Amino acid sequence: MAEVEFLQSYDPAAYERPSVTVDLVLMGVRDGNPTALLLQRQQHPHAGRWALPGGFVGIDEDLDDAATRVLRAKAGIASAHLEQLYTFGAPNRDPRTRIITVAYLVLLPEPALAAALKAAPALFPASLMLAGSSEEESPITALSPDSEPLPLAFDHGNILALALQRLRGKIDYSEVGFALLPELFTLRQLQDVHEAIRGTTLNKPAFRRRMLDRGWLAPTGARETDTSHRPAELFRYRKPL
Amino acid sequence: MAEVEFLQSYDPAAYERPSVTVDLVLMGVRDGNPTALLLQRQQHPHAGRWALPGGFVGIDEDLDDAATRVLRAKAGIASAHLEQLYTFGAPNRDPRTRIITVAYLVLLPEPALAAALKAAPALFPASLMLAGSSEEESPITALSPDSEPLPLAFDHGNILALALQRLRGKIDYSEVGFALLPELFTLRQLQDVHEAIRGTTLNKPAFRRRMLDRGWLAPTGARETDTSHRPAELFRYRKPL
DNA sequence: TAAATAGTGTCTTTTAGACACTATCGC
DNA sequence: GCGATAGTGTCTAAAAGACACTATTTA
Repeated sequence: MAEVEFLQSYDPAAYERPSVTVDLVLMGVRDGNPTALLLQRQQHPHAGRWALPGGFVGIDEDLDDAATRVLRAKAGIASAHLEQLYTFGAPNRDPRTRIITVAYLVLLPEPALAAALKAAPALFPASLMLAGSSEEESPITALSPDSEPLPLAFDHGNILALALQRLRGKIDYSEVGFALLPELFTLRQLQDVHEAIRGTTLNKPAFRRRMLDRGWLAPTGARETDTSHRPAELFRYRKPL
Repeated sequence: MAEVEFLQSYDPAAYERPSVTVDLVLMGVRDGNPTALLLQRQQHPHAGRWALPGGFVGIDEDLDDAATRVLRAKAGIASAHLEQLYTFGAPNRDPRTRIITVAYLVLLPEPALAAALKAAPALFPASLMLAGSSEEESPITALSPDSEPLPLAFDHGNILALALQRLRGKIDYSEVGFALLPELFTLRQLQDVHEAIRGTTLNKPAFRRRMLDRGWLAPTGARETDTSHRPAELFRYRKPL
C-alpha cells in the first residue's frame, strides 16, 4: 500500500478523472412562495424535464468563479448572494458519464428574479414545496405558475430540497433574508420573506423587536408610495459591527 | 453559444477534467481541546508539513463511499459520524495539477480517537485553536501535544477552520455532540464536550435542563465506577421521536 | 369618516443564567 | 466525618408569543 500511496500522491494523472460541473439554485420569493428558476431540457437525457442551470468547471477556474460565470451566462445576472451548497457525486446521477456537481445557492431579490426571467426567457419560475419528512418518492415538489407539477431532471429534486432546507435553517439567526429583498424594503416585506421561507406565520411585534434589536436595520426616513393606506417606513440592511 | 451549449451537454468528455479527492477532518475532543488527526507529509510538495488524510475518488465510486474507504484505510475506523463539509477547488491549491477536494467531517468519540492513534501510528493528534475573526495569516492554529505549532500543508488550514466552525455552529441545537462521546457517558462528559467545541464554559443547571428536556437522553440507571467521589449516572443517546 | 395597514404597550409564558444548597460516593 | 463531585431548588433576567390598542395614510 505504501507504493500505491506514493503513486497516488506523485502522479494523480494516472487516475481516471470525473467531469465536474456547477449547478445553480436560483432562489427567490414570488407571491409569497419560495421559488426557483429552472430550464426545460431539450436534449437527452431527461429531455422535457426541468433542470437547474449549470455548466462545466474550467480546468483552471475556481469553483466560485465558475458559478459566477454560469450565473451571468444563463441568467444575465452580474452579482448576487452566492454560496456553495453541497457536492453531489453519486456514480450514476448522470447516465452519460461520471459527473460530480458542486451545487450553489443563489439568492435573488424579487426585482432581480423578474429581471432574470425577462433577460433569459428560457428560465421558468417554479414554486417549491418540501415533501413530508418521511421517505417519499420525491423530496420536493416544483409547481409551475398554474400549479402544474414539474418533473425534475437528474437528482435536481434532491438539490432543490437541500437548498430550501439550508435556507430555512439559516434564516432565523442569520442575515440571509436580506439577500431576498431589494435595497429598500419595509418590515412587512421582510416578515413576508421570512414567512415564505419558513412556511409558517410569525408574530408581528416579536418579529419587529427581534429585527430592530439586532441592529441590522437602518431607517431611511422615506416611506412607501402608491399604497392605498398608511405607507410603511423603508429600511435598508446595515451590516453589523 | 447555443452550439457550445449543445456540445457541452452532448459530449462532456471533450472538456479537460480535474482530479477529485476526498480529505477527512478526523475530529474529537482530547484533554478538553478540539483535536484533529493529521499526517506528516513525506513527499513533495509541502514535505514535512501536516495534512489531512485523503485519497482519490474512484471513477465509479460515490463520494461518501470514498470517504468511508479512506477512513478505514488511513485510520482503521470502520464506522463513525461522517458528513460532507465543503468542496475546495481553488485552481492552484495543489501545485502538481488541478485537484478539487471534497472535505468531510468525521466525529470520533475519545475511545475511537485513541484507537485510531494506535491502529495508525502515522496519525498525529493536533489540538485546534481558531484564530481571531479578522484577516490573519492563518485561520487556525494546530498544536502538537507539547504545544508546538504544526505547519499545515496545502489549504488544509482553511479546511480545519471550517470544520471547527461548522461544529460550533451545530453543537448548540443539534445532536452532533453525542457523536463525540462513547455509548455511555455522564452529563458532565457531555458538558465538557460542548464546552471544548464552543470554547466557553456553560451553566451547569441550565445545561442539564436543556439536555434532559429535549428527550435526547436515556438514563441507564448505571453509574460511573473508579471515581474517588460520588459517581455520576450514565446516560445513553436516544434518537428523538 | 371609513377602510386598511403601520406601528406600539403591556401582560403572560418560556427559557436561560446565577448561585446556593443538598446528596452521595470513596476514603 | 472529610473531600470531592453529582445533582437540585429557586430567584432573577431576558426573550418570545398573544392581543388589543393607537396612528396615519388614501379614497
